[in-house]
Amino acid sequence: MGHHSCCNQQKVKRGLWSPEEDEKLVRYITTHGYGCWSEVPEKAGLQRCGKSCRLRWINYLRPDIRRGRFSPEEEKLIISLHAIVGNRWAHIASHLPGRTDNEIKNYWNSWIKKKIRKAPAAPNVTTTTSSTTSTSPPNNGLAPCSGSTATSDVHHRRLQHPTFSCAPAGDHLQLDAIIGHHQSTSLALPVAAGAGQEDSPPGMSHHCPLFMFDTGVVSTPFASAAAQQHPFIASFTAAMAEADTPSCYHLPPLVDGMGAMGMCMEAMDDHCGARAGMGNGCFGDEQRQRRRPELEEEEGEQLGQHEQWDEEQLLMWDDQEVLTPSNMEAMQSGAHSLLFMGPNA
DNA sequence: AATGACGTCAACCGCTCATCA
DNA sequence: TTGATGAGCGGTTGACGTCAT
Repeated sequence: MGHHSCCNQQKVKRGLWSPEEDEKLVRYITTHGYGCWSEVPEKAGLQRCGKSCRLRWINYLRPDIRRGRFSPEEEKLIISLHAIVGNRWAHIASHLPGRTDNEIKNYWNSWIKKKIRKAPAAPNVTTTTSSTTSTSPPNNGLAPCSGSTATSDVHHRRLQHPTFSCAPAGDHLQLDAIIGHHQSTSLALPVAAGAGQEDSPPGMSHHCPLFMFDTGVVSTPFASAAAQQHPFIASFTAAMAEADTPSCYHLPPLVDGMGAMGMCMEAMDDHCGARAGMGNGCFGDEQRQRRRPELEEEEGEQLGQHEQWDEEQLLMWDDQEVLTPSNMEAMQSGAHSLLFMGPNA
């Protein structure tokens, strides 16, 4: 096991950090900032490599870090986001202010262990995504599962979906693809028969969240196409169309630089080989244009204002839930985005 | 009380990406 | 264009605490 180039120096200490080391690092960074991490240890008087300093600061010493157990809302969010973006812990962490990717990763891994232990005789759950044995719950085939060694292709590691193609898609394709995939593959979580609802992730049914979309885009052709294929979306879009609902972009983007529809976009994006951009025609520019700058600023403020995301901002659905006047009203208020939990077959 | 199984979490490792000369 | 370097990310490991036997 070799060390990093930054750790090749002699006398580089490893292992747990002492309180004295923590103090040195905190003192240095609070007065000088970190700038170049490779220079931090020397300037701070630490016998550590820069990488180790960075990790210690980010995962433990940062002043805005939140410690302690995850709240149920945070758990829900982690699970939902994981179903959408896969093992992109840093990305998930960016939606949970004060939480680190490491913390979320650890939480997830222990949660997975529990699930596996609880369901030793789980039915054979396969998707067409990967032939590798998976220890993660199926993410609707949208993201590869952990447990295997790192692949060389980071793009495919991020989101793999057999149904998404590189074809220059119209607005329909992305959701068509998801729905098509949903209809053709098993989405059941690997819980043992008769294990009961309590084995589902908090706040979820036995089916993973399928997609997330913004309540302001229901009138797009894409949504219309989706509505033809799914009764829930049909009722939802119809109701929203009647309500003349304003756009709302109050959730942080699920995918960098994108609105709440981003999951679909990124999947397309990955397969189109164009990273973090929609300019390739995979998805219409319409939604992007609707994303007004002032609303983006508002998002930023919200992230700062809220210690955690709560259900006042994130509406979660599953198709056993009906569209009631109250949740309809919540969406019409423009302060929500909708996370649709995949249909229970 | 001793011991082993298990859970948690901090830290490390190897890799990729971005940047710059 | 290419190679070097640093930053960042995800996977994995190992130490330590807790609990059950």
